[in-house]
Amino acid sequence: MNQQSTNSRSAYQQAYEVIRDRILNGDLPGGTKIVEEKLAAELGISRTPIRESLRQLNNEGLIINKKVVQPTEKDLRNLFQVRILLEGFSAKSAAMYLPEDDLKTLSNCIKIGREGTTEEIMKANELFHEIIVRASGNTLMIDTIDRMKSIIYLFRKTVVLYKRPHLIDEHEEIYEAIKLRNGEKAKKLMETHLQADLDFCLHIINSERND
Amino acid sequence: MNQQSTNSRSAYQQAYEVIRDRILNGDLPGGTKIVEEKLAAELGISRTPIRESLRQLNNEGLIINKKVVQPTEKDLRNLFQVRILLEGFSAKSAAMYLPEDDLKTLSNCIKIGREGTTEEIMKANELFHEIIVRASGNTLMIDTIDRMKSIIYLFRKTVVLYKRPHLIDEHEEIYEAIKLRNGEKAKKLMETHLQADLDFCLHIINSERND
DNA sequence: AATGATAGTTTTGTATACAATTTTGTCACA
DNA sequence: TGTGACAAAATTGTATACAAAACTATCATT
Repeated sequence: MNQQSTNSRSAYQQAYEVIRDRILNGDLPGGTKIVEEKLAAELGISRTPIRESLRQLNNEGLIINKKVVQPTEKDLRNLFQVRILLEGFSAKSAAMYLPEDDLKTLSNCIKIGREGTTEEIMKANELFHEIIVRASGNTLMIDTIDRMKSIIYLFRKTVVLYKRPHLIDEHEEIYEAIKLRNGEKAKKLMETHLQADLDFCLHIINSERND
Repeated sequence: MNQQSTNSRSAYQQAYEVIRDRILNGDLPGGTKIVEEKLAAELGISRTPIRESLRQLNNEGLIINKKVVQPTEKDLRNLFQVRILLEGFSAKSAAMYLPEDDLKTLSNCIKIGREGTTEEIMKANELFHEIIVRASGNTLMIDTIDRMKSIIYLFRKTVVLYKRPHLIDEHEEIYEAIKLRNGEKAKKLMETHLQADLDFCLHIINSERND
């Protein structure tokens, strides 16, 4: 159908994207043994590009020991701990440096969060965080958080984070603090916001466990 | 000579280690074009394992666009910014949780820092930070810092950080704060310590620039 | 001298073959 | 029933060949 999606990019890149998506959407669930030849046959390419894509996925932590990763509760805590540090700092930076345009966009994200469809809300919430992280002006920080997104996504699939009560209210508070250029407050609010996200995640996971 | 170093590990792993070391010790200086076949010939193996090792080095940021990375001053600042956040947190954790044995080891690092040979001092200083980072109990944090070490090393080569005045005194202050279980103080001291490291690095780099 | 077309060269991407290793299954024996 | 030895099968690691692409150099034309 779409030439772009099957032909133009290199086989390695295609393989990387397909396998990554399969892991993220649960098509390849956690713990699944990864077999090069099997994937090669499925994607209709040879093992060589498959191997390279697997090495990449290894580096990003989506594959460990030839198995699809199965992040634990501890992993989730660790991840949010790092996020709290990096995004807390970013929120402070945003209060100091975020240009007016981006403020507008933040405000719009909140609006969509209140009025949009499920799909739109998820996108807007992600964008909200992304804008703030970019305000850090630190590419290493941006990349580090990017790298963690896959694992977060893996949890979010089951948790449906966008439905958490007060989530948008908290975004709005953060936005207000940034708008008032109150860095310390923005940082604190971001920290509690992420902590609440984590607690919500953990709560859902643990209640699911007793089914 | 040493069978272990040439035979037992896989060709891919050998290649990874050799190329990585060559970059770190300046044998492959920043900006060098990386050519697969050339490396394969030099290491006496085929291109296949070379390619995989290069993908790995790409992921770690030591190779960018088939060239050896040449980190900028901005990169250095970014890196230390992240370190300050993560190691500051780690120092606080260490004050809360570090067991007595590790405290002893920290103290010993300081002793070596005062009395050891250059080589020993460098090792001891690295160990000092490593013990504290491990005290975070957060494997993601540990890995993230690990990943940054190569680039730091790349700078340290020219900067000879171990000779910075007060470095060991600052370590000692941090150690004392941890020993007294004063988390906030340990965190603050670690932050200023790393900031001083960064400033020293930048100073050296900029004075070298005017040669 | 500047441009740009084109042949030649280098380098990368992919497929394939085979060797080495790991895993799996089977069966004899205690 | 359990265990461990071994063969068979599956999987991974590495080398090699060739095709595709990116890069260089040369030279004709303006």
